[in-house]
Amino acid sequence: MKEPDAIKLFIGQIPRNLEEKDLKPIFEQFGKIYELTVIKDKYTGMHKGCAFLTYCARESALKAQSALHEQKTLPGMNRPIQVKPADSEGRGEDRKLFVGMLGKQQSDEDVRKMFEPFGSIEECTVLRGPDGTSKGCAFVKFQGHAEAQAAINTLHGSRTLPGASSSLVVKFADTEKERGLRRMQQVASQLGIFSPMTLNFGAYNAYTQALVQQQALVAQSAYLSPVATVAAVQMQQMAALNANGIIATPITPITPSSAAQSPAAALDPLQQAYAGMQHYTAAYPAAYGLVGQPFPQQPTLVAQQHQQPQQQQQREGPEGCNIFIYHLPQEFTDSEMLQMFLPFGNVISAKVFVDRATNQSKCFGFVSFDNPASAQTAIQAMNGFQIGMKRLKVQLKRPKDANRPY
DNA sequence: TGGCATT
Repeated sequence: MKEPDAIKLFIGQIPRNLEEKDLKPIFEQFGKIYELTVIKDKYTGMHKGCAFLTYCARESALKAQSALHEQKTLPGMNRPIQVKPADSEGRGEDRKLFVGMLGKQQSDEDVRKMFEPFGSIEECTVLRGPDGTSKGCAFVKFQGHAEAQAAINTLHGSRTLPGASSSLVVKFADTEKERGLRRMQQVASQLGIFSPMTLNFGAYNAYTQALVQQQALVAQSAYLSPVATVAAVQMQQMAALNANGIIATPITPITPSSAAQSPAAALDPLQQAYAGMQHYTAAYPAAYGLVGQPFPQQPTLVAQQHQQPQQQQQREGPEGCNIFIYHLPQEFTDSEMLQMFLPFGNVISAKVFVDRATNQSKCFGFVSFDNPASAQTAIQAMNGFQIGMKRLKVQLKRPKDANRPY
């Protein structure tokens, strides 16, 4: 048997008349050979002048490499023999692990202790942000692929660390290629609110199309007044929602004054939406010329879409600014939920909770505003909002340590 | 009733 951390060597510059039996004596002096294969053409069977060699022991491979590589020239060859780890051994990618779902307080040492039982660790680093706080993930590089694989088999999903929200993730780290791809995707996602998946395959395609049109409208109306722009956007949003049957409740035209006079509890959810906006914008009356406008709107929407369209990091808002939304349609994505709550204020983040195993929405999510009034307005307007057969539940997000008795 | 990340 070979050791789990054995190295497969590539042997180059071998005379083509030497077969396995001829090569064996040359290499056996460094240790017991596990496997030695002359590389031959797949179709013609022609000897290609090189071989793969695996010793049972890793140490034998290292000895052979230092004794032979570029050190000796076999008869009939005009270049010295090559003895080095095969390309398949990689430069580390196949023995480097990405570890996710660590607790934020775990140190390099903690992680190392966890992985030590599986083999020799060459490198172990917890990823940290500029301020030194852990990103909750780490890289662990073993000496060999088999050790890394063993760690994955045993540790992945095996436990949930204190402070982590889900079970431990242990997988092979991204290759160079995958990293590039990931970077591209990140850039793409920052170019706009919509992902290609949403546009092409989203279940609410007509709805998302309407939203794209709305974005175009916002761009076109850069020369219009903010009030005209937000009013137009708002009308489009309502039209888009209604046209696609997302709202089962018929839209009842109401005036701001009638909405303001109605008791909120008795209102139809959509009316509540209007009432909520009315309530919110009441705080910004004459300064923006909103009094008497048919669709009063809060003035930050345009600023938000025009000045900071590309930053959408996930951040928790201050206390009282984060809301929990339940009974979302299965197909609802982050961006659709974002659009739904944009009218109520400056949305810092909108996140639909997705099951990692199935990649399916769990039908609930979080929206964070930059101020409590927006959160309250959104709750007032959207709690009980009917979508299909369900009504949204919209509440303030419970603090993380809520319901803990002590 | 989150913040799932790739030096």
